[in-house]
Amino acid sequence: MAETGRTDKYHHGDLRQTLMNNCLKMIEEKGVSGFTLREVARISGVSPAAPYHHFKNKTELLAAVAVMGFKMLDEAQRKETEKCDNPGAKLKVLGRSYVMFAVNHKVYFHVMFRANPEPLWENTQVMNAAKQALSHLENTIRELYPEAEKGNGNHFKAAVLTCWSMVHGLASLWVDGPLRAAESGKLEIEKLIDLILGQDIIHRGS
Amino acid sequence: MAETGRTDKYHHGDLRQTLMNNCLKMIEEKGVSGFTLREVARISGVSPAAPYHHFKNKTELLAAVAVMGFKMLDEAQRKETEKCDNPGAKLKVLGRSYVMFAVNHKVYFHVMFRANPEPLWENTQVMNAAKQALSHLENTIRELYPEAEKGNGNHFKAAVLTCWSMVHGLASLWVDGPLRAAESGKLEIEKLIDLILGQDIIHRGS
DNA sequence: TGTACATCAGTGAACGCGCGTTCACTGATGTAC
DNA sequence: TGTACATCAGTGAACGCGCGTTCACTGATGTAC
Repeated sequence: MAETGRTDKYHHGDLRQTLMNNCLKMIEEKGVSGFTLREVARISGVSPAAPYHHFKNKTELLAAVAVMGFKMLDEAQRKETEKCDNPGAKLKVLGRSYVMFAVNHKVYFHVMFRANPEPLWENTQVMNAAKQALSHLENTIRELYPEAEKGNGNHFKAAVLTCWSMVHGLASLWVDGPLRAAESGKLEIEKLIDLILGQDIIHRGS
Repeated sequence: MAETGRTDKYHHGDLRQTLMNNCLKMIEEKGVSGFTLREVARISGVSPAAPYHHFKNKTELLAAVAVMGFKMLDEAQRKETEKCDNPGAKLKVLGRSYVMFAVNHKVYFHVMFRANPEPLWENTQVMNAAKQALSHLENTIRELYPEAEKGNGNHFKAAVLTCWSMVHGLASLWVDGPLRAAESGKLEIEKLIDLILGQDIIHRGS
């Protein structure tokens, strides 16, 4: 009669989210290529077939994680720039927040940009979330150099791409190891960011 | 008696190199995580056990490919800059050749910087080859701004890292897809490089 | 308030599969005398 | 020029393993009347 204390439940409650979290944990430990659906299910305390009620297949789980990551990045970019009125300051804050996202969420960054064999960008949900997250940079550069978009727009593209390459490169070098290996502990990543963003990347302006 | 025409040989002749080439081919088709030793052996026309006479295990094959890649990059950087006398021109040539290496040798770039779960940089041969390939940038910046290394050397590091992040970021965005997906066909990568390197990245100099 | 029923979200066994690595082996090659 | 022998670089079968996915199923939950 007294059923109190029974915490095991047939229905999990939030299996979808649990699977995503454990997917991240597993990739953190074994890399994207070491990630298996079966083990994620196992860790989540559920049978190998259960995930299929929430994701069409293994790839869809990864795609969901990528979407989540882009949403987090979008949110960070939005939140941290909303207090800036000056678009120049905004640009630096965006760069900083991009790199810090990668540093603080290594695994998300990996799934967002590195999933195999081809990245997940062909999935339209991932694509849209990515575009949304990257729109902050474009808008800020538009604010900063309204005239850059005139003509063939190449100046605008160059500016966007320069900034994006810069922060993406720094983030990649950190996340993938070479920078951590080379600079290990000598300079913290935050200092590196300051060093790099301290230089005016785009300085022709007009 | 007439044994002419017998091309099948018990001894392969250059199995080590063949395995590396087919490893690249396979990764090109299926991504790093889709690469298997058994299939590489199969493609190479050899039994599953044969590769073990040339590589200690699967990881060592990948490491050998990475070393090869860094040597190729090193060679490209050396060759293409040796005609420059002006260190400013040298810097741009280095950047261009770094990105073009990634574009023309996508798979090498992947193995060099992205192998799972952690990259191969802990392998000392890989590490040394990488250092050698990256020394061109450091040397050129030293030539360009001899005074940057004074003090705590942070200016020097900032300059190196800025350049490296830039080209590595551009290369990554192209190789990993987002840039190809976003800009597909509109601008060729060579034009992108010109656009970006057209901006003086480091301009405080003195 | 009760009940019938549809739907949701699990189970567990099974499928076919290919993997990395090891083993004892053997054919081919190179070398010393 | 022959020959004995060590070494190199293959073979092929086997090991134990875990994978992604499917299947028929069933317990739990929500809803209409």
